[in-house]
Amino acid sequence: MDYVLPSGDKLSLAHGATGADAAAAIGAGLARAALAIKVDGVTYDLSRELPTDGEGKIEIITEKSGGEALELIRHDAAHVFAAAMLELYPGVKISIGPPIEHGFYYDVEMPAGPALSDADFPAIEAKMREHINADETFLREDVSVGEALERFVRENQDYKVELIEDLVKNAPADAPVTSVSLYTNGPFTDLCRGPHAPSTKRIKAFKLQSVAGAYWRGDSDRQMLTRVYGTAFFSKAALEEYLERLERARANDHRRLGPLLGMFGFSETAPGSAFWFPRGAEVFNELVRLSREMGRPRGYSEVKTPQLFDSSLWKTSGHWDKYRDDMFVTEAEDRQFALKPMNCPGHCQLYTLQKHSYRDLPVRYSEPGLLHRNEASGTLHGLLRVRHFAQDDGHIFCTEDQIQDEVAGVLEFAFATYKLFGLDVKLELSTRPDKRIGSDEMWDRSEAALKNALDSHGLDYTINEGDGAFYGPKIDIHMTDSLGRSWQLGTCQLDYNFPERFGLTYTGADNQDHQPVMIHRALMGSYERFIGILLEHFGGELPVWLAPTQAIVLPIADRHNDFAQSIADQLSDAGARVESDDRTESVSRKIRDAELRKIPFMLVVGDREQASGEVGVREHRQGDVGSASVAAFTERLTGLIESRSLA
RNA sequence: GCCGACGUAGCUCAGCUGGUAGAGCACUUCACUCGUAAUGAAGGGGUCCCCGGUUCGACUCCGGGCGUCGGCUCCA
Repeated sequence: MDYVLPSGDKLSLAHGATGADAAAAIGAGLARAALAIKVDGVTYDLSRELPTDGEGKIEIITEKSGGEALELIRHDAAHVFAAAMLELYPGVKISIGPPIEHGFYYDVEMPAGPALSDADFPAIEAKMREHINADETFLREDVSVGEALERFVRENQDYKVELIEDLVKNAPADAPVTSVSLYTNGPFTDLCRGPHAPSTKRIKAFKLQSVAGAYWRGDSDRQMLTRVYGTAFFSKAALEEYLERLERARANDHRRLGPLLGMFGFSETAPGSAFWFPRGAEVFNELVRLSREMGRPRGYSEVKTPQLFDSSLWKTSGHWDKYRDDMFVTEAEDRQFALKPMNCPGHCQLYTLQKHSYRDLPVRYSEPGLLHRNEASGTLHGLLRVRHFAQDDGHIFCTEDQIQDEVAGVLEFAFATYKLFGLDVKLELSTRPDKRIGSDEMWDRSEAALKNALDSHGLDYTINEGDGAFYGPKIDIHMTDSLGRSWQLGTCQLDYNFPERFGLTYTGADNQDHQPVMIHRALMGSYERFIGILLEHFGGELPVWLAPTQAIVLPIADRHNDFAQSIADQLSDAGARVESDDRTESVSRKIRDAELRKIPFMLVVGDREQASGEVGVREHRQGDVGSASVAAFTERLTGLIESRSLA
């Protein structure tokens, strides 16, 4: 049959030819470099017979193919890891070991005895190296389900047995699963879909990185397995570069930057809750101010609602049933109260305290409310996952006709906000979860409305099945931290449930009561998480308007301290966050300290400046940019602040 | 919450097979008064996370808590 190469050239191969034959037919060098072959977008082992039923577009995968090639050897490395584990820990049960974005993992159940720790890595790596040096061929064979089951039952590999049984059970009726593929390298055989590189020798550099627990099948009600993460590359240099990049990313960790910039800290006396120092609190408030300024012209009015509510409110909202584990509950005078984990029930209650006409709608409430959520201890993570936080929260009460416009308005508001920070975001539509309130019909309507809003704006999004809030579906807005972990920031949730449960009404033009629809929305999400993400995004070099200290005056000698202070005062009066470094230290020292604190502007003042009334301006990372009059510099600084410039 | 690791001065970290602690930076004082990334010297500072246990004696060993870190589950 004729195949087509990426160049467009044709390649004729005999029936039954393999990927290796194809590579050899193209060239001897390529045959040596080949790892796998892609036919019509599907990757095959080199040893497999090429399919003859498609268009026949083929591409040989080599080291140079990038991610796909790395995926192959990382998957190979996972097999080599499992092989090493079986030899070193007899009785270990292996489950799954896929390649992932930057490496691979393998989940195993350790035999009774001491737990696996990273101290065991050197021995495992040594054993893995033996398999790699032995240049073991990956041999694929297709066997019947019965034969495979018999094999894994005999080997006591329960997880493999379960995987095969599920494969059979979940197969569509018109394509029943009767056989599965096994891959063998050296003494080790694994149930695996493939594909793999030709042999273990293609793994040129690898490293085991960490151990963690992971639930079998991601289900917290099932067995906790031991997961080992590792990675593999085509060269030692590439591996080292990757490890160095990880190390550098740590420098942008907000948990390191926050204390360095004098913004916040943590204490064991309040796990999962940040303590904000003055400069950090100012940055925080700057963002609250932003939210207010942007919300006002968009029709939001700020409200204030209580922290602590009687349990009856949470019973009405459904939190008592669906969310209680995450709430801090307390008692007084034989009544049960709970701290609010969300603002919505309070806003609903607020809504009911007044009578509403259709003429008032939409009503848009905002509140940077303080929330408490009793998050599981193991999930806390710096500012990105805390127990005490404030959201840039808002709730819109509107008629059904207004939904499209309101959701569009929320999206516009969100993108206008992110633009200020130059953030790239990822949208997700999260649909009905198992644990929910409300009828399926309500959920159908809500999901359709959100999907419609996204589609009509031509926005890209992925669907996150089952991840909606218990009261409604949501559009979630995600960003990644310095290590590439994804965090949810903004959200826009459509809700028919709370209005019904709280009996919300408005009087229509027909003088009858009608039920409004509610939209829950947060754009930055929580201020805490948003600040954490911003710090990592900017590597601590926040835009001038957000920098905890925007300028620092550096007197050259002690006799310039008063002059320096007067400049700091002038800038401070103009609305900037300024300090004066009057320590008895050398200028070099003051500059070094200010640079390390990533302060955008350093103003050096000595005899010359004192005589001329100027300041010597030094910009963070740029160095000396020449002198300027105090007035000119003040104008420049306040300009940057007021315009919220990204520069 | 679950799995693993870790927890020594404000910070970053040493501390040998159990004999009650040490460095650098920071801080204080003194001298120097300095022109674009660390001036020098002296000094202060620690219930070695907490509670039990073993021991003549525990920072060190054992048990239980708490917290942090990396994951899992969950989530803004």
